[in-house]
Amino acid sequence: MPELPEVEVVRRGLAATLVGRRVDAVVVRERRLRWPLAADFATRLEGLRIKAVERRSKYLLLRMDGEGGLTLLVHLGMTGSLVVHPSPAPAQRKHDHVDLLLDGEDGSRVLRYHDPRRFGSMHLFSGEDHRQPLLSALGPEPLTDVLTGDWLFERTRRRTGSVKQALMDNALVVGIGNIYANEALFRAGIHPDRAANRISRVRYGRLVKEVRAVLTEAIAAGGSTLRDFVDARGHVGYFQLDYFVYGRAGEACRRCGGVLKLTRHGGRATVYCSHCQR
DNA sequence: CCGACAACCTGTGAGC
DNA sequence: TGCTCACAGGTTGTCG
Repeated sequence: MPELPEVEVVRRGLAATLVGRRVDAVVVRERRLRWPLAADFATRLEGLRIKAVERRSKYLLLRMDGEGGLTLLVHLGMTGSLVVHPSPAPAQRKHDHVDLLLDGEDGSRVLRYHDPRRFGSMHLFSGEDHRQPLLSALGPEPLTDVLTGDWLFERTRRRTGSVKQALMDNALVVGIGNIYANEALFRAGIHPDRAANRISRVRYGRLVKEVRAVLTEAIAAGGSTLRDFVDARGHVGYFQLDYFVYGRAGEACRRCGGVLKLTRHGGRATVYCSHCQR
């Protein structure tokens, strides 16, 4: 479950309950994730204490204590979830691939990784983040000051592809998946097919503003909406946000009443209003 | 360098 | 009820 707001909601839940706990044991039931789980995955983690839970793009980073400065890097893919259960954990379901058994003064816990499609991943690494191959090529975070309209404008001067594809390119800016790309473009009044190098500096400023707004609102709503989104306490997602376009092809535009259109960009569904978006 | 597309998997919902 | 098919949040790798 995927987009940045969902991952941020999970991060907050995990940080509140996991920091300070020690990994007593690791149970691996299925190593075949997006990349096979390393052979020494369990033994490297056991005995370490969780120092912090951070996020970079849609990756969660569990910082571990100890001289190695180990980090557990987790990506939830499309259908992954990380849920903290009381110990002993409830009966296993299909696709419960990894358990971290954690101690704690208020009782032990089980951090369980569940992922039907196995598009998610778990890696252990030490050293600086930018030396980790999965993190090294990532663009700036959309909710920091690094991302500005100027930043996007200057880096898209030679991009003839669509602005929607550019928005979803993690080397340009991270964390904007299909849902929020659709929404931000609508709110900024920009047609998703428009070439990235044919958008003015001013309009990129507007786009960045709307990207921030839609992501912030989704975080505040508790991680939006995805059908199978589950937060760190196992609460299921709710459909709290009303989308302007995502999932509404063929329905009426909330702004002008026209019929929303459906196309594809890179195999992903794009919904837009040809009247409100130019 | 850029962009389109397939691939990685399973589950779900629509349609017949 | 049961079958088949299209599609779903992300990311990587390949090919033109």
